[in-house]
Amino acid sequence: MPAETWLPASVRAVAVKRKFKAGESLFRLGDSSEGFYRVTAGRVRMARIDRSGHEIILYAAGPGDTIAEASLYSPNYHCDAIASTDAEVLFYPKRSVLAAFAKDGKAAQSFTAMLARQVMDLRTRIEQRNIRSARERVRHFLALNASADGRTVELRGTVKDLAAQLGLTHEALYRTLAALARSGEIRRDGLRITLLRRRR
Amino acid sequence: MPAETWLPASVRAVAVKRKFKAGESLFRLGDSSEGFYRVTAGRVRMARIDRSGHEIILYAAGPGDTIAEASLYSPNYHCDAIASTDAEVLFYPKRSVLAAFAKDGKAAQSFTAMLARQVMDLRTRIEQRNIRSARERVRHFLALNASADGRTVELRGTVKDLAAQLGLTHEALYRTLAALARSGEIRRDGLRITLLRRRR
DNA sequence: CGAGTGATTGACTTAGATCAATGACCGTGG
DNA sequence: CCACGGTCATTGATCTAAGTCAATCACTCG
Repeated sequence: MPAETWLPASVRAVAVKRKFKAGESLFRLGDSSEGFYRVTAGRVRMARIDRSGHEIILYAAGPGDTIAEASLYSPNYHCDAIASTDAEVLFYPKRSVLAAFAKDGKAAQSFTAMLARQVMDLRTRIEQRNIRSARERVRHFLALNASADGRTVELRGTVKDLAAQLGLTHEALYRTLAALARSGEIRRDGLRITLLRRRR
Repeated sequence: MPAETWLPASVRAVAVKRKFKAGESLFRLGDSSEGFYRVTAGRVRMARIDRSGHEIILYAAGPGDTIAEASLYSPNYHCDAIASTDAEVLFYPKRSVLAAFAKDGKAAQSFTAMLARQVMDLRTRIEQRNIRSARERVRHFLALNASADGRTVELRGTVKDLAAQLGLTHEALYRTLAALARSGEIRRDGLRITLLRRRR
């Protein structure tokens, strides 16, 4: 969930703002890759069309998400990127980015470090999804996102967003949270959750 | 699912083989980071202990998986790595790896590229998990893993492995596969699945 | 002042998890 | 060569947690 800190300044400097209307494509499978993007508003989906003409979604990106980083090292895009809603993105031209990397080893390194951290993060997201029980899933999330003292979790974004991240319906999440509160395991004050004792 | 092609030769050259018995730790949270690992046999879990003493798993790695890549850019490890079974790993000393990167720009670049690809892959894995229906999930997988001609999928590993990857119980997967076959959507010959017509 | 969205809770249904059992294969140790 | 233990493949029966549908209330934004 990191943010602007991701991209080194020298790379951020070369960004170009672009806008797309819902349905427009940022690029298509096979297009020669011009660079990667960062979504600043709206939604962009990465997808491919299978043999029977059905679209299969590879990734649905929202504000803050970066897409097509791998295109930096590939001559063309490997899927379509289509604005699902009106969207605004920052475009990072491959040329300039690679030049920045070549010029500034630190920049390249911090880009790599960012990717490594992201891999970690994604892996634990998947690990989280391996937990079947909604309650345990929420516990996993809370334990992982507890502040330094391990007693509170500050939710960023809406509860619905969190539900999506956890792979639960928002109703299920509300209920689970309510149940945890009822059983005295947590206390909720809006977006701040306080962890109390733990079961067993 | 990539493999040996991941690591550039100059990096692979500095690997050291190590063995751990079930329960032993490769490193602990806070240890100064010496490098990253690649599991060649057995299972290694990355975990943290929460305030109530419960272990929370960040990632369960198996043969072929790489762990702690991010440690290359951090002075110490951010979680524990513990062998869940007797395990064999390749250890890539940070020093040597970074030296190899400095010496050989191509190596650094291909490491970065590998991470970028992995990020992509993990994202679509999560996207897959966002699909609730087992049947649709399997369809998503099949569509994504169809060979060039889009007609066949060759499973690597056991069906159970696939079930784990898809976040389904193996029973559920067997049933779903059987149902798809029954409805004429696919044909199964052991590990080879042939896609036939598509519904709707 | 509606319209649109988040937060929340209730009622109902079902897909998938669980528990179980069976047969086919190994590998291996005697 | 064979019996035994272990794992995968597969299918049946059952049960429940979580999804789905629905309604309410509180806000916020032009």
